[in-house]
Amino acid sequence: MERERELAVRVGQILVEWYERQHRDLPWRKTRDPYRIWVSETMLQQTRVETVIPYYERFLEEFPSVRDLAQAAEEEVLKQWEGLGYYSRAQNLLRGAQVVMERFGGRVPDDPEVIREIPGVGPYTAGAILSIAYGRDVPAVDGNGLRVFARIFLVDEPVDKPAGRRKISSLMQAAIPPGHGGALNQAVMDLGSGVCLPRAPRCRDCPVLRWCRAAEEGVWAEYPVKTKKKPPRPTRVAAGLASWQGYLFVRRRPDQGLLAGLWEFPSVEVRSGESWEEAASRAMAEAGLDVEAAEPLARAEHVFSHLKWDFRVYRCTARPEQMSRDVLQVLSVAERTSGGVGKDQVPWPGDSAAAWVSAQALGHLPFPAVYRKIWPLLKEKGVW
DNA sequence: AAACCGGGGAA
DNA sequence: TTCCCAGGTTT
Repeated sequence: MERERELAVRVGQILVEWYERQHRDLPWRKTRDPYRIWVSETMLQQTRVETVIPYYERFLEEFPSVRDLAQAAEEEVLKQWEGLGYYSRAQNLLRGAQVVMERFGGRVPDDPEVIREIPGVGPYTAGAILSIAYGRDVPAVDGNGLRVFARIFLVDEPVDKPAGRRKISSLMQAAIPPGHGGALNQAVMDLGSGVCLPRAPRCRDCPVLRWCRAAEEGVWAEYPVKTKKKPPRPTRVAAGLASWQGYLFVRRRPDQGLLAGLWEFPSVEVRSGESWEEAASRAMAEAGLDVEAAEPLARAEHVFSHLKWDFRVYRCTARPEQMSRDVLQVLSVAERTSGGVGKDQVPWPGDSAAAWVSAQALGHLPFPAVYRKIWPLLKEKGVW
């Protein structure tokens, strides 16, 4: 145990020297602004560096400070986030900015206990902000840290359980050279994403190869130990697409749950015994439009972390006697929305909003990737 | 403890 | 195809 701590200290020294000698030049490493570090760390949750960079640049151009973000409409924030996934991160970031303005006077807290009160800031993000922006010697344990330290120290506890995570966190804490928490954490990130790779680690380039027990014993492929995860559940999702004089009928998804707050063509999960057309019609009815699904327009598969969508869109046609009444009723709602269409601008019964929008306006709304994926198919069919 | 929550890049 | 990534929240 004591031997292990000494090893951690040595590894920490080497990693910090390695980091300071040749670290990656990333946009969020040009600043120590806690807000910018916070934004970057939130975007980087479950998301690769290369994917995040353009989003990070655009987001900070749009919302340069905590105050700017706190005053933004959720619709704008979600639009900036479109395509990044895990949209609750965007909602939490917005709420977090408001919390920082209202409760902390606009300054991101530098206290480990207090900073965790910000929505969306968990153990990892707290450690990252505190160490990188405020120079505090606390570990930030991410997927890279779990892998790197599990291999160096041959940690046999599953790293996706509390015991294993505590073990890694303790080792990383011990590895921090006093005053260099930020450098150590970022060194581990660089090592994990560029050298100590999950499937094909480049051990010849590793600065701590000498001290790595997994490399020494040739068992790096067995680490980190993880418990089994369930495969995504197959799900049938039917959507209805109604168009009228160049306008398309769209609905805003509820604030909670899957794809929260994003817009869509009304959709529902197909029930057992129900046909695709019946489900698409039901989706439209629940969105407030009494139309019948007719012709199949497009199909796509889309895999989420826990769901596998078989996704089909149907053209919907109103019965003549229904059309004028329903369309006019709904259109009257849309007409009250001048310019932007958002939850706040579109009064609608129930949890979610619905509206007729032009193809042009539709481009300004945040849409899930699976819907954007089928747009070309819809265009071919002459939907608009 | 387990489930929920996206999307894409790499092998 | 398969894996899994700079995780956090809810149940």
